[in-house]
Amino acid sequence: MTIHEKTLAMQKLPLSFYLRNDVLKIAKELLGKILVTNWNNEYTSGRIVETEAYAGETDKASHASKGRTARTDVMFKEGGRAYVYLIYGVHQMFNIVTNKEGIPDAVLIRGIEPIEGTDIMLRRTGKKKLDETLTKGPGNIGRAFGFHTSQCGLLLNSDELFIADDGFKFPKELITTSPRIGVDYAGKHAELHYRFFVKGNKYVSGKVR
DNA sequence: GAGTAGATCCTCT
DNA sequence: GAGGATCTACTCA
Repeated sequence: MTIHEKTLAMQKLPLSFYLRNDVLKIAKELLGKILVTNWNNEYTSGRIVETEAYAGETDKASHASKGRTARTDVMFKEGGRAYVYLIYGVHQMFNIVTNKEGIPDAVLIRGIEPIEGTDIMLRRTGKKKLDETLTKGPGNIGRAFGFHTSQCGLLLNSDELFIADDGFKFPKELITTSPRIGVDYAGKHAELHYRFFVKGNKYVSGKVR
């Protein structure tokens, strides 16, 4: 069995996975899961090694703290959807909406270890060689996996976009938390340990704290 | 090796 | 009209 056949045979996470009300738990459980995009039959996959949780309207670091607007509307919808937005006019950021309708929880995917379709990722990013910068950091993931704001609102159980579980788990002692990156403006909320990552993994972004 | 500017556009005030 | 859940390249050392 090739790797490709294996990942095709993997279990998609059911939508019920995203509908639970504990976004921190979901963010942590996503570590080790496999993100798959399959736009126009260009199959790319990678293992998630870094996430950040954004918890509800009260979270000052979250876009949803400004209320339900045209942009944040999808965060308020039922979980299991993609929230893709443009930042700094340059980067497409991919988030997973969680929780039930009316509660704007989301998980930002910040670090991924590529598994399949690295040739496609290299073409999309314009990089020459395969190294950790390919899918390190949310902006790079957006490019490598071909995300675009037009994909905002897509359900995560389609054949174009889903997250799979192949049974792999990182050892518990390697799972670490830290404050979130790039949200210093959020005051007290910037100090919360809502970031989850795999210690020592080279696809984890940001500085070691 | 460290620090900083520029890219570039959508959303909300 | 300002600024952002970022990255890269370029400067200076």
